[in-house]
Amino acid sequence: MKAEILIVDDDPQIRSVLRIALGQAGHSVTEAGDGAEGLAKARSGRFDLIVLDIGLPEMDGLALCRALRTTDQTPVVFLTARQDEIDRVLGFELGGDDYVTKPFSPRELVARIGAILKRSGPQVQPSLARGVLKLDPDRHMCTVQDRPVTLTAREMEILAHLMAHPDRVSARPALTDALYGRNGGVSDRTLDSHLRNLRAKLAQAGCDDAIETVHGIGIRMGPCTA
Amino acid sequence: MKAEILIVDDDPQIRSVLRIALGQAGHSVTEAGDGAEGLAKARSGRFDLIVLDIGLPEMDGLALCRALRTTDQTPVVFLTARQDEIDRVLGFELGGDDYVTKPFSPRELVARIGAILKRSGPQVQPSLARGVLKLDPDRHMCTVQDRPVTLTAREMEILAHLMAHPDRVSARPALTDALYGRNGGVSDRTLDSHLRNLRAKLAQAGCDDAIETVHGIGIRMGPCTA
DNA sequence: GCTGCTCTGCACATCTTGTGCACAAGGGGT
DNA sequence: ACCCCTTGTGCACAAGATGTGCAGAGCAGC
Repeated sequence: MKAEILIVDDDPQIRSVLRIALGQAGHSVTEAGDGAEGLAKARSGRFDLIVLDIGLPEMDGLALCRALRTTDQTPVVFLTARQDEIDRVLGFELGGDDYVTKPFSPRELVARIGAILKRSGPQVQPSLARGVLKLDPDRHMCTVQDRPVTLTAREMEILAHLMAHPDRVSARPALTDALYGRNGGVSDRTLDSHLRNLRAKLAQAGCDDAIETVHGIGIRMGPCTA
Repeated sequence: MKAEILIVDDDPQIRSVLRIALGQAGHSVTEAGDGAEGLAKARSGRFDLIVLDIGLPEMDGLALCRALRTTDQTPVVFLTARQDEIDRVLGFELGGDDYVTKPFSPRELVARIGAILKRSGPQVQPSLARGVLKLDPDRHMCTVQDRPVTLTAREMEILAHLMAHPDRVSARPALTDALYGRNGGVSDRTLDSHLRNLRAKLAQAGCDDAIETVHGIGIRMGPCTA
């Protein structure tokens, strides 16, 4: 069971321990050092599981989870130094899938993560695909009908997010939040610009129905025919 | 999230604590006092989750789980007095879904069980359907005979509200209240306009009996034939 | 200097709401 | 029974509100 895992913790040492332990178990690991960065990466939607420290400065883990859950159901494992039962129960009620207190055994954490991944099912797809359109965020590659399309960083982020939620309409605020964090807002027109460029590139590659707009609601993936 | 839960533990006191805690959470509880009885009941296959003590006399919990896993994938939560990490990792590798050490907090255990049930349970989709008509507010999609019908935001709101109360006549004031808030009143004619557009779109898609009006009373769903 | 990101302002498209009127349904009077 | 009146409903059209697409220019990083 190989998975993409996001670690959100402000302590580099803990991140290091987790990266090594999870890496040895065959998982790919991405790190974030604070809540805003974590939320932005989490919202890209390409992770199979998120390890989340509750005791983050600024945006704490519970708040991050609450924000994430408005648009996403990625499994979350909470990590904390606190022993409080209240926090635990609260964590679960916010949609957490497990709760581990520091100090923890790396092997046990890996085992717990394995149990959750097993449960959350084989819906694990390392690279995203829909119709003639394929996208591999790790390799920074996008193809239409197996022919490469060069995308900029932002364009890829946007497309990855849309493809991670294929049959869901993403509201514009949710999309900008996903890209820039909840209050690192950019103008709506900016998103339009990127969408325009994206559509143009995909259309030139032969796919002109990849990105649909639902008036008054948001953006969603289309059928992606040739 | 209501579930059938089997508790296997030789300590009547622990069984009692669990029965009460899980019962208060809305679950149905069945008990078994030893491994043989537990395995027999577990194999009946009617449980959504099994709480399993590792320290059972005769057949211990790990052996029981191993035996069960040959035929069954019911989620298992291990319960134990031992602190050994080895046991924990072994428990997960045998297919356990969580591992809780005594003494444990009943509330936390209930929360953990809730988290597992949420993952393993049949993913209920909030999609509404009636006759040939289907509507999925999340995807913002509506189909008649599996062919898509494009609706505007308001139209979808109205249809969703009607389909949420299929066999009830919704009074016009109740409908406008639901859409605009109790005193954010709009004209009755406005609702008419939307209903008219809705009926037209659905009729063109082949369903001309979806929305019925009961003179002097209000609006209700029709049979939705083709 | 080049590339990509972001913002601004405007044009355009779509949706929402309101209006006036025609039509239908039911109730009470004759 | 009949007719007329009241009330409720359907419809076409128009104006207003909102959302979206687009081109161009400033800015920052490599």
